[in-house]
Amino acid sequence: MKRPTIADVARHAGVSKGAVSYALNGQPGVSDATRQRILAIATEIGFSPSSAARALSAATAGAIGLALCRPARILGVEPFFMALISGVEAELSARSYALTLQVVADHDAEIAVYRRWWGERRVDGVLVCDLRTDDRRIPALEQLQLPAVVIGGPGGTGELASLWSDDAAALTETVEYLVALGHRRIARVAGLPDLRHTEIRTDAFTAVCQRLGLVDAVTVWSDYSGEEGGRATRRLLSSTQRPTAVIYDNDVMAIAGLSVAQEMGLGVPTDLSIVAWDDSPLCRLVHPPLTALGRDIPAYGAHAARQLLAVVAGQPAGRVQDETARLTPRGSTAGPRAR
Amino acid sequence: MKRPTIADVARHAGVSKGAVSYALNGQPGVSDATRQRILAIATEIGFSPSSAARALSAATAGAIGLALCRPARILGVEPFFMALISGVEAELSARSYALTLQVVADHDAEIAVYRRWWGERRVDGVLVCDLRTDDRRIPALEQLQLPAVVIGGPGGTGELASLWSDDAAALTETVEYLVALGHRRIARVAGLPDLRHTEIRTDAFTAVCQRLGLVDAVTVWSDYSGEEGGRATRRLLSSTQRPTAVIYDNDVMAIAGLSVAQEMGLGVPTDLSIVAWDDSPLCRLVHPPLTALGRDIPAYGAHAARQLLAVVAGQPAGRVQDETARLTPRGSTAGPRAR
DNA sequence: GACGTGGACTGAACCGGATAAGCTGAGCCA
DNA sequence: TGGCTCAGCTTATCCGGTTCAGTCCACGTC
Repeated sequence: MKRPTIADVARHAGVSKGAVSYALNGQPGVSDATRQRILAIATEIGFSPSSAARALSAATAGAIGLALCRPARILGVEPFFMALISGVEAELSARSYALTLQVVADHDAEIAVYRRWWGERRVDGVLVCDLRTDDRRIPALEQLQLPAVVIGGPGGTGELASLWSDDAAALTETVEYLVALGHRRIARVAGLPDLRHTEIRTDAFTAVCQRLGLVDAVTVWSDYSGEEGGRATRRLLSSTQRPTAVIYDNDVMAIAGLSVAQEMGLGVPTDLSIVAWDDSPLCRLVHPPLTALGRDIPAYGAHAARQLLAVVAGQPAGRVQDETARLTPRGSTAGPRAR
Repeated sequence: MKRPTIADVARHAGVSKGAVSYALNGQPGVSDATRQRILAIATEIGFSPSSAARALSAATAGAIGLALCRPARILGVEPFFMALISGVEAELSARSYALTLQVVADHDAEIAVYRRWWGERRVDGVLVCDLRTDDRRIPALEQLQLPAVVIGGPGGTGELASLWSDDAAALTETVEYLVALGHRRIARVAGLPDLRHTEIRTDAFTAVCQRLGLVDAVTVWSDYSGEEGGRATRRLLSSTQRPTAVIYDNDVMAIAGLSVAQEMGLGVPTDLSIVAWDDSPLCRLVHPPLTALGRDIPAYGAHAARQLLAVVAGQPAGRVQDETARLTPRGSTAGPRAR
């Protein structure tokens, strides 16, 4: 089956290639009658323009890139990325853009991928995830002048456009909620320490605990994996002054923490309250269901994609604030047992 | 920052575009000395060939496509796809191929995407997931003559290449294991009924239960989501002759089932044994850790990608059998309590 | 009736590579 | 010395779109 080209459409319609191009792209230069005729013929013979040819002449790839730099082990478990990708995709496919995905080992590899994509003109822009403190990808992208939207912040995004959510506010609200329930010894199992949003959450945690006079507040670091989350929980619960509530930086670690507590004979929420960040369906699967900080991740992805397309179209890079995560109380939080 | 083209390299090297092309692609036609000089200059000025131009003249896109047709809700939770994608990606990027991803609503939309990709020459081939019985995508792809590898089977893949795993054998082994532990009333919570592998597993389940004389064996259908898995479990455990062991078609439903059992006051594994299909880290997170049927999903994806690239290169479409899932016994299975 | 105007369309150049065909000079042999 | 071969290059064409500079013709105007 031969793929129809613009020349085939032109021949059928008895016009030149140029006329077909004008007609299909909604440009002036053809009469309405001719345009309709050309459009009808194009659909009839099943013509869709070669993305390569269009990319070559119009200097636009019709695709945006997403490089993920977490190891497969973690990538697979966390629902966050799949939810994000499905949102990105929904927005892109509505505008006939493709999504090019690449899994990379580290930031050096990721920068190399950006450089290659740029040279190959394979993508019109990129979405940057997992912003770190002093992120080397930012100056690299600025130098390439490759349109980009950083998912993360605020701060540390250089001159690039960014989309961020107020994690500090969400964390503060959570701590205040736990304190209102009567908790005084609150711990936090954080994600990778060099991620920007971990830093933001840590600062907010320190600040609100200080303000509320929670002297026993403690943050331990983990890597978002269940194993590490469980280990961290075991450490916390084995200490003499064990916390009565733990906030986890993702849902997977929270579920691991729940298992550890149950394994150690502690009741949830009677002996320990648990709050998960990232409210995925997983949080509702376990027993008790987890109180969680959630927001619409597919929408987040869609907004990021829309913003990136705007930047690609030449609009100035802005810093957009997305919705703040909301706390959904479920069965894993309650007041601490009087002791 | 201007992107270097092949003409820039040629100018720097003092040769023609053609010579540069020969040198970079390892073709004969240039001396070794000139080739080395051209290669050095190309790396020096950071040249990478425009994917569009290459696609246009070489009639190859340098990308393969993957359309996922599960709703975002399910897609996000199941670790399977992310693991698969990371494996596909590893294989593709090693050969400088890109992965183009698209999330679609249903098979009609998916076929439309294939048709568009084919017309746009955007991908050189596609990976097909979630094979159904009488899958309309198969004849559509055959008609387009778009290179494809179907992940699934055996059977129902038409003339297309396929990669499959012997689910029947894995299920049979699992049932035999449970029977050896002393179970006689075994239930199965299946995934979507029109998926080909669900059908294969169901047939195998029926066959082995008949062979072993398990008259109470029952299969209930679900949709892979935790909600449905939990609901199905609740139904099963509420029946007068409730099963002593349940096999779940994925890990998410198994975890939901575990929660339901615990919620209903049943001990796992004392009152109920649970086996999960798909052994993701989630299975080790919960308490007790789940006995699971697992295999190396990233490797599965990598094999599929390699096979697809072979088909794209013109090799005949084969039906390749991948490794069979292995049962990893953990804390969620034991002999039934004597009653 | 000459002239200007603008809508509708054509022809050709161009994007950046791959590649077939043509050219050139060195080396070899009769 | 002329003719032949062949490595090593250049030139030109093509892929399938977009776009710019024209061409042509109908129409209105003075």
